[in-house]
Amino acid sequence: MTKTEEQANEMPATKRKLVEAMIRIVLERGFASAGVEQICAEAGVTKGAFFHYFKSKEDAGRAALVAWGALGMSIYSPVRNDPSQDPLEQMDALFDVMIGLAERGGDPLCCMVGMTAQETARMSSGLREACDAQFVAWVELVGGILADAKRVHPPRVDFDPEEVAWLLHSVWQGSMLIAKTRPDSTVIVRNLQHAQAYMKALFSGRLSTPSCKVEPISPADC
Amino acid sequence: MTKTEEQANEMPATKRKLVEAMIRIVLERGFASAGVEQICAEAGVTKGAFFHYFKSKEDAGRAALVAWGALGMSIYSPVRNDPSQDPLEQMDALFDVMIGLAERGGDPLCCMVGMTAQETARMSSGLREACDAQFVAWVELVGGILADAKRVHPPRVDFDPEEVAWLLHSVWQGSMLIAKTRPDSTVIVRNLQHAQAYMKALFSGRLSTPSCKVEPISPADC
Amino acid sequence: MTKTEEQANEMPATKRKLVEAMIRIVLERGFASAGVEQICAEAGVTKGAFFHYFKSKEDAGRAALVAWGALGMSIYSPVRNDPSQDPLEQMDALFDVMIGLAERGGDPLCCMVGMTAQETARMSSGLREACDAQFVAWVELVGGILADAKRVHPPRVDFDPEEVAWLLHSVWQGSMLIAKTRPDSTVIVRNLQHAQAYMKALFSGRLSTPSCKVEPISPADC
Amino acid sequence: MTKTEEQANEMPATKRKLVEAMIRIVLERGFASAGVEQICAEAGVTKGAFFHYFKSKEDAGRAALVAWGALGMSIYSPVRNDPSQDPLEQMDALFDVMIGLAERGGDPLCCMVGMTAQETARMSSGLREACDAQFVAWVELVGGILADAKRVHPPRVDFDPEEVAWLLHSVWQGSMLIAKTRPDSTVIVRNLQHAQAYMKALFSGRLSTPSCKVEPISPADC
DNA sequence: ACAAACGGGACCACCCGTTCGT
DNA sequence: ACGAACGGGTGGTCCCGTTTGT
Repeated sequence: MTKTEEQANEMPATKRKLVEAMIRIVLERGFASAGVEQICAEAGVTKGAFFHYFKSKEDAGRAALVAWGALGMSIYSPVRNDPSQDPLEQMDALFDVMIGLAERGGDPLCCMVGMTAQETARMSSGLREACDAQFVAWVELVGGILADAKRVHPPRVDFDPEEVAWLLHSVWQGSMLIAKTRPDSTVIVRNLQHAQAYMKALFSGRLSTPSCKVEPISPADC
Repeated sequence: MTKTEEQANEMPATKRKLVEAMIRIVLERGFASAGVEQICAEAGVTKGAFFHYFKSKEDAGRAALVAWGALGMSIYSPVRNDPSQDPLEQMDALFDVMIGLAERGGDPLCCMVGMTAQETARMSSGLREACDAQFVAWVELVGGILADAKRVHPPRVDFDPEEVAWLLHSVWQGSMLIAKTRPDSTVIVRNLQHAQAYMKALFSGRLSTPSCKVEPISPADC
Repeated sequence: MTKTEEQANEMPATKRKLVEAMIRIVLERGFASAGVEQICAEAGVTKGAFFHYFKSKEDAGRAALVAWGALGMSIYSPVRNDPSQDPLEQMDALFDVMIGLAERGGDPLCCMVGMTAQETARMSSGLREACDAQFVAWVELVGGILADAKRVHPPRVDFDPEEVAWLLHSVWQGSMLIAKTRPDSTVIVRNLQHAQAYMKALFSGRLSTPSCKVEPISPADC
Repeated sequence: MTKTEEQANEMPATKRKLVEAMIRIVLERGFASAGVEQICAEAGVTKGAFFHYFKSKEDAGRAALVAWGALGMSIYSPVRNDPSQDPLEQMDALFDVMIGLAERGGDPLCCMVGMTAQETARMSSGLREACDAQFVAWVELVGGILADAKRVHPPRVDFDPEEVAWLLHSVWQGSMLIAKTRPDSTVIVRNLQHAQAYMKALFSGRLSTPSCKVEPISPADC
């Protein structure tokens, strides 16, 4: 159990309710339009509690970003947990997870970090850095897998693992952004498949058709 | 000259000043935090004028999105204007334009449509649709080039032009999003180069190393 | 044709449309909540026209009160037009007219003068006096009939015709006021029947049961 | 002590100051023209306090109507408190109270409920119902006395007590309305005397001259 | 640890009236 | 005679944060 998760678990119930409520409201209305009072109502507490645990709305936003990131890590990081696995299969598992999230019904998938970054990056260095930290965490996870993969499967086209991880995260964030305006929100899945195809092509040197979902790497391929 | 551009040019000076001021403020602070009063101050007019031309802040936002889109089109669409050109070269030109924008100094590049979409898509159907329309316009432009390119250069890997255009736009938007939090904002350029490499690989079937900038497809190249 | 009616007829079309629109909006929303712009929209003109004909909203309100009064007179005064008639029958005819108005379907009956008086009497002497003038006009009409009636039918209980006319007008206004809040708006009719019974009792000295509608005075009756 | 009165007494000081200030301002300027800021200034508190206690101006208006009604009841209802009294004498006491209010100096007497009903009945169902509730309370009080009176003094002319109570309230409201525009505001008193005479005539069958104030019913009287 | 009262300042929207043009 | 542009002020609402009291 990491430090961050411990923090999350150690949170008093009221504080956790506030953080979770803030995440819901920010996902729905954006950071600026998420009123403190509304967050408290959603959490079922009063402002007294809010300003007891957080010195400002921005402070609460930072805590919510950390909690959101921890939630994300609890979803993404299991793909790395089986060290016997081929790192490329770990990447496939990661794409499966992301596609699975995207195919869930309901409102189009979206990310609190991406939203908060867009809204507040230029106004609040605190929130900007909190967002960046979450981006970096994702990129380090994925960059690590890719670095491992490079060692196991020497790629045909050389690439910087971290750079590609940033690319993948950009596709991920950009897809969620665009899905928010689209009547059919299948863009995310299709974009992820293209990204997956690209990643595989980095290793194999050849591009397989991306539209056939979850195409495993075949021996001849690399 | 399209209808939209004409409208923009026909705008009374005060209205245009308001739209331009709104774009600046929204880019800086986001939609919700962009106060009407502040917009008016930036434009050098009074609130009376604002509510003479727009029935609400949202209405002004829609107008600003259209103006922003027109501005974008005036930058992007020239790449299509030389019909003698190879569509793949038009794509190269497009990437050059985007990379050029990204390499400009100052604040990291960002897009009013992407910002407004993130903030308001779930709260205001009017703004969501206005954003979507701008996304669609970009995708139609690029999708058109890609469709032409498919006719001229039968691709090794079949793809749907519009689908790839959405991918490219997602990379574009996602890169700008992530650049907002990054100390070094070179992510955009690198991501665009990867995207360009992917697109070329769709035609050639092979992946060239993406880091060599604006490298045209040639067999000897890698 | 009286002076006032002539004025109304001589009004330019635009001015008349404005006055009529103002009456409708004031009846619906009250004087303060009736926006000049809304009145213009209802009339199908712009503010330029409004402030061409009226120097202020209050000025327009005065004109609307005069027009409303003229409209009322065109409804009430015909009951006096047949000089051969017994004044008490004229009174009956007047009650018939009022009950007829009250029994009309749709929104509960209401009077622009009463509304404007309530809202503005303490704030604007101009509007207060304009309202008072309309009240006085009604009272003079009815007071005149009652004075005639006294001459023809010496009453058992002496009374001041004008005083009783004020009473009747108060019942009329008060009934319309109360009807505005009531789910069933039959109060007006019942109150008018009581008022009518009272008036007849002034002449006969005895009270007939008021609930039998429009019961003419007949010797056997009391 | 009823529930409502208790509520009024339990009000925190700030809230009560706001309600009382609102009553004063609404009586002076009407509901729409009574600004929240002005009400706060009159109460000596800030808008923060206002919107802490009331979710909207309309909500405050409803509270003010209830408080006004409670005030009225504290004036009217004592006339019923002596159960040994003849109900007709209770009615006389009621008329005395009303006439006493009307004869008070200063601005012409007026009623917040009547004013608010006129202005807002068509626009706000919440306020309409709050006004209606106050009308109904008055009518139930007076209707109760009249019903008792019918039992004790079988009337010559049968009548529905509640119906007559509505008539009396209409006279009361209509008189206050008309008094607002009149230079001499003695209308109210004269109208009340007529109303009192009518009520007595319902019991006695004969009409006494109404102008002699507070004339008790006595057999020899007519 | 939390709740309620409260402060004061912003928010967007709309107001009435003026100006200038045609 | 009328319309569009615009001015500046005020409208009600809601904001974030502080204080005070359990």
